[in-house]
Amino acid sequence: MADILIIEDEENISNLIKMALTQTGFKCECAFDGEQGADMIEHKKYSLILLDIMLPKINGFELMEYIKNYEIPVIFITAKSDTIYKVRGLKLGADDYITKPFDIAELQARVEAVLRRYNMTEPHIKVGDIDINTSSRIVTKNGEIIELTLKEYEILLLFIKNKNIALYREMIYEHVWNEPYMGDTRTVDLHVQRLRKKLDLKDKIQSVYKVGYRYVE
Amino acid sequence: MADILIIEDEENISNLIKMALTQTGFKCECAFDGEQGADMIEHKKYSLILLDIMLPKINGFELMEYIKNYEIPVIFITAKSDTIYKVRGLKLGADDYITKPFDIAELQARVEAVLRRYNMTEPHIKVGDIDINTSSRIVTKNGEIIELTLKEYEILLLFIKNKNIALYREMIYEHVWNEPYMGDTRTVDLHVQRLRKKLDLKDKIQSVYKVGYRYVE
DNA sequence: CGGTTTTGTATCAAATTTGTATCAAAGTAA
DNA sequence: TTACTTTGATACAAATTTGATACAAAACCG
Repeated sequence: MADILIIEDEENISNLIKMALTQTGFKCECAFDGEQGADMIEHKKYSLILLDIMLPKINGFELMEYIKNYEIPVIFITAKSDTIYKVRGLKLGADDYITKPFDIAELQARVEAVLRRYNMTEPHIKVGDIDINTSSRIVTKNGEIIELTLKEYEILLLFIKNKNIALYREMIYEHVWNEPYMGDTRTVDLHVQRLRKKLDLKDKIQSVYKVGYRYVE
Repeated sequence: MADILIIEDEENISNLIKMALTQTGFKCECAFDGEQGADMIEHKKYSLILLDIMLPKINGFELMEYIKNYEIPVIFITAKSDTIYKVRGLKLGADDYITKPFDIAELQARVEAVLRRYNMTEPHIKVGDIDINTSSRIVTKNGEIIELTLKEYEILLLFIKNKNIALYREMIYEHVWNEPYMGDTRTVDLHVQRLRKKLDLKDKIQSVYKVGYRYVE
């Protein structure tokens, strides 16, 4: 089950949240100031962070900037019902916010919603500016959809799963075509060329003389 | 969709609520004092009532006693953030309360939460301008009923439950027909075509070459 | 039963993908 | 450098896949 980090200085609120979420089946840990929070994030991979804005040492917004590097979903906790704070939090990349005093059921619901949203996000593979959504089979480059044929798509996937490894033509062929390689065909080359062209990968897909190809970086 | 009755004497607040909820897809009607509210409740079955406490003629608490007989969920609206009022309201059988000034998104969320709790929300699935009522199996597009055959309906449901996922023909067939896919049939294609035509989904149902189909957005 | 609706096959046209051929360019080894 | 091999680029033809339509079989319904 998901591990949740609660960063909140008011201990009674912190405990309340912990109780509510533990009851729902989440594992919770608490930090009581921004510094401690940052420390804990560094040492353990959490599924979600509940982050108070008014915190000692490092405040929630500052900590948010730091958390962004970890790609962990965040729900802001704020005593201010002031919309400006909410907007600012959401702009910073928070996934939701909740204002004190809050409804326990609501908190539970929001935590679950955010986690669902995150797990639901289709398995994305990101490499540089290329993004492969393996469930929709949509490939984008800088957000723009690039139409790939079946073979191209599968070759791309093979490359990206084997970054920085020189792949033999034989290997590529047998993996993508699912049939033995009878040697001496230019088929693989052609598809690799098309892939390079469509995704502008002249540099990243290197040809390895007499061997095959290699996707670098 | 759910009918909501807003009983609130301040017309600008009333309108704000109405706008917010209409936008979310609810039908709203307004009463401006307790007497009018009671009258409307008597003449129509509402799914939910938003009830202000401070009302002319009959106040919210008194009206609450009356509403109890109708088993309609109630959310209190109160200017007083005073806990005593909240407790009193909830004890009377309100399902939730919200204090003025409130956040529109919060109001929408609470209304939906309460309706969900009461299972008042009919099993609707909405996607774009298409609305599927899974209990009546009625499909509408922009409010207009579209007659779908069984297979079409089930394929549509499959698509909509798997938005943005490329579905293999095999998968579609086995899910809808409940029997193994022996390959090499155009059956699925044909039904998908018919679905596209009836619901004008040429763009949204995309064919994934050599794979199957994908419903986008 | 008879008529209607739904469902599936067949057929053909259009679109897309895939693979071969060809030639130019680049790489390798002696 | 030279001779040779390998790869890049392009064009084009073959093969495959999908869209569209018509029509027959099957199911449905009074």
